[in-house]
Amino acid sequence: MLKFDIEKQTGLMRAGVIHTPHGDIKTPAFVGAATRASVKAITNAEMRELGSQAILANTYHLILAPGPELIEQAGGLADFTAWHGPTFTDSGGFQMLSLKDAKIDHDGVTFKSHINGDKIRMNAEISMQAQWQIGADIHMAFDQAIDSKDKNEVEKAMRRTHDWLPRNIKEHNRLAELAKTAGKPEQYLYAVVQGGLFEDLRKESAEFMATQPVDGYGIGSLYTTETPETANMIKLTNEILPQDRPKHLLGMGSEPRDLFIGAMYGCDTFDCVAPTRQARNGALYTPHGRINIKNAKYRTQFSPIDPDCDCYCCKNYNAAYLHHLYKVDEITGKTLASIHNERFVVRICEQIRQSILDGTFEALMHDFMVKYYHEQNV
RNA sequence: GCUGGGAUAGCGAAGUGGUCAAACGCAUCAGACUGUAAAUCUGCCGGCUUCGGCCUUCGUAGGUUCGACUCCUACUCCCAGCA
Repeated sequence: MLKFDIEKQTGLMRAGVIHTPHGDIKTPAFVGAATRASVKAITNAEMRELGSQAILANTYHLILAPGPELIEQAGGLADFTAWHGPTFTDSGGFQMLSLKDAKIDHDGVTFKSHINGDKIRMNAEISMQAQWQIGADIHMAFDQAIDSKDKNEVEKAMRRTHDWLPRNIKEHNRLAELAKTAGKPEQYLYAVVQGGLFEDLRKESAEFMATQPVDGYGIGSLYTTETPETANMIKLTNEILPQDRPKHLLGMGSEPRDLFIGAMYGCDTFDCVAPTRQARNGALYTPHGRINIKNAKYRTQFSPIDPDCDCYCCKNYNAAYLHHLYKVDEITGKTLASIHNERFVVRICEQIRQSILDGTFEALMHDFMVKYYHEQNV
């Protein structure tokens, strides 16, 4: 069983520590998205320096290249990437939603490789085997991600996810036995809750998942907290799931508020591609909202993006330089901006964690929301 | 000096009598970007606008025509070849 200590809990919200074979994760924490075993534009040394505690890679992408066998040969994801810290893998379930050429059936899914058109078959067993070879500390069960208003579709995806979970667990346990015999480090399994934005389905999914012998939970198929329903779904889900196990809010963090709302309702870890993707495209986070560094007004701003930010970018470079790098499309610009945004979300989580321990979360959240979104009611 | 080719919006470049404020590309300006097919996508891109249109443009000046970026004349400048 994955060791998870809760240091302080207030309602659903808590600060804790997840103990993985590759190190501890102090929660709440933002996990860097390293889809193809790399956080885009940032080295792992830089990730460590900016305070990132863990990274998350994607099983689908690593099956395509370089293949799970190769990562196993390299000694597993942590050694392969020279990250050496805690790692997660996503199951590939999200690609059923994000890839157009995904054909889903009762057993699993067939993808058409976006690289060469090859057929890629995935199901619970295949995902588990690949994840064990890749060797991240924490695996996601193979689920069906969905983003739909059609209740029938959402329910279908949920039923499939429920049907697949015992297969995930069985295969995971089989592989765990093999690993144990071989003297390899333990790896852990999170089940993924589905149900979209339908309260009854969410409840049903959470209740089902709560009874399952897994190490933690991923909360799936929620994509933004801009709508109150989403926040409510997180709350409702975590009220049902066992308190003593860690919860990961899958893929949510395109807006900083997602982290506050997620933490408030009991999520311990987060991952999202938004900070790095948006950085690459010139959108940078500041305490006063998002800015576009490519805007003409930054041409002559000889002060940092955010003078109060402690990231490598803000401590060393001014906005005018960053603006220039974007205008001439120099890769260093993307690196600096990615470091900045990644540090921004990591730091938010650090602040959230501290505020939970200090009992000042509400003040922190209120202050952030007012400054970032210029909202009075939060 | 002669011969031939050319001059179109910030740049490059289509258009060769009406459907042209003018394709397309780049640049500019702005917007978006959920478990990353994403260093990507979208919009704008002569001026004004009550968003329906109105006005001024295709080297310069004239002309032909109901109508010209498109045809004619002269001029200016570029490029190539010949002297």
